[in-house]
Amino acid sequence: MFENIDDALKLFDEMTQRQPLPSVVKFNQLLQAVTKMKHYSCSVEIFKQMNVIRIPVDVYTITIVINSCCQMYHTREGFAALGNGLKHAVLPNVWTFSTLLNGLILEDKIIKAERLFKKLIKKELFEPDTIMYNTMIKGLCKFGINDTAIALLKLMDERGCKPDVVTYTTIIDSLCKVKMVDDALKLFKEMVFHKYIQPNVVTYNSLIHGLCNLCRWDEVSKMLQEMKEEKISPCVETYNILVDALCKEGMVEDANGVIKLMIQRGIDLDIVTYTSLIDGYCLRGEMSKAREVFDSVEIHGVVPNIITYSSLLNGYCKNLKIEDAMHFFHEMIKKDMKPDVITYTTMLQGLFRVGHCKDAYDLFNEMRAHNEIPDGCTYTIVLEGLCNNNQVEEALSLFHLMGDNKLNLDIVVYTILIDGASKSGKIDIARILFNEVSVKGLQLDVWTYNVMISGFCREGLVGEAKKLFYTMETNGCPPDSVTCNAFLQGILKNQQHDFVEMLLKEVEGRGFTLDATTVSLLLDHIKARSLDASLLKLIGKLVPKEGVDAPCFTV
DNA sequence: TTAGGGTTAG
Repeated sequence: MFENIDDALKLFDEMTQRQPLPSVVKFNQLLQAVTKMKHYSCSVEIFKQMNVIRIPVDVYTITIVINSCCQMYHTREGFAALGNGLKHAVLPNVWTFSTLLNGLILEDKIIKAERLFKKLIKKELFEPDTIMYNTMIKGLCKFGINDTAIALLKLMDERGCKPDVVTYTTIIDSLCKVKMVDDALKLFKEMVFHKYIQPNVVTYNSLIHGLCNLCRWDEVSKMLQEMKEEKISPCVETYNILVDALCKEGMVEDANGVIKLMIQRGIDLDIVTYTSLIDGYCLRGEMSKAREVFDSVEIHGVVPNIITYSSLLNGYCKNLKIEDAMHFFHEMIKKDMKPDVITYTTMLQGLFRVGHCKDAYDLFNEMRAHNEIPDGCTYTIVLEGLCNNNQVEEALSLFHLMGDNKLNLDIVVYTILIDGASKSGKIDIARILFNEVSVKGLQLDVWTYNVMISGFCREGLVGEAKKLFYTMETNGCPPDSVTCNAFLQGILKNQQHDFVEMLLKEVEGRGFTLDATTVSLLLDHIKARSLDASLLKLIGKLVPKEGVDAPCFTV
């Protein structure tokens, strides 16, 4: 409708001068056009101006403005607009409240959304329609409350409000995101065969994404075939899901094959396509290829965003090219992109990896100065970075400085500190932290045990390690392959050969395998005759066999 | 003659 926002504002000015004034519909159309251009604050300004010069508004006007407020995460202002409408005798309807409900959900105010939804049902002002139910279901799904979402799906059906493809797709997608793809497929079948609702490309995208995440490639192929039979064309999102899945599996050539298909079929690559590809090359350590793609993005008329930059930074950091990472970090700032928590965390990890602790710590402070609040991941990386760079004391003091917040109650954080303390010879501190875990009401996990057992073995405290090993099962945390390998290595290094055979049988009984380090250590001890050669037969059985399932599908 | 909901990348 408009080339740019100025044209819209010019038209608004002109409309306000006309005698007689254009109808409210004309103003609503203008307001909606501005909103569709995502100039939400402009839309709100126009509405305020309309009020000042007393241009009449109706429920459409109010709903459009509420939507603008909600899209800016200012739902409170949306409610104010609702009040403003009431003052002018504009009665809200199911559209108005769906919009407000959506706003609350955008801001993660699920309790408030639920309360509003229940109030609306109770007051019986109007019966919620499919879209209002869908909005509420989306909110529940966003918080992983899938059971209630499914219950609401059943309820709406009972109350005579027909669910549609969006209702089902919302829940299917949510189930796929928590890897419950089989439940999602069940719901998909219910939708198609019992409710006779046709799936669309979005439904397929959600399922394909879920299947890709579980590496269920055969079923991905089947879904793509099914789409073809149903004459549902894959869209850019469908291709992007495949490109990303292939890149994450390291199959960048195949991802490029999909991209070639996209171009053949006239599908425009977008920034998501390029970002996945960059990430794929980074993952394989092919940084010059990643860089090549990055440089080509703008040539193709696509603008890199903060995620694209973060992917590239992550690639440079993981491949220990911190200078390059720094260069692009500064470049993105120069281009007026504000690094977010993930960007900072990526850089911090890179700096710690190459041992630039001071730079890392400065950046950590810089991030807080820019009001980017470190999350659990950031703290984990900083603590781990300090521990790995022989600064366990600093890590411990930061940990205590964090106080008794959620992070201090994170088993991952504890495990890092226990590992750090024991690796720097502070086994007593490690032991104290280990005991603190249960006191704080946290559940010890297998990784924590593994770290502590390795720590004890490193200090020659095989007795303590053994005691811990045998309490794992009863504490509801049975040893895994890593525990057994770590413990075996500890036993061998401490020349406690009597346990070796028993432990190998344990490995066999639990269906685990030996890792390369353990095998070579075992062989060394057999060569040195400190272990009996008769163990070789058992060891041979415990060496892992190769076998991979690679994706292969035709789009 | 105008308003609300579901899918992809760090």
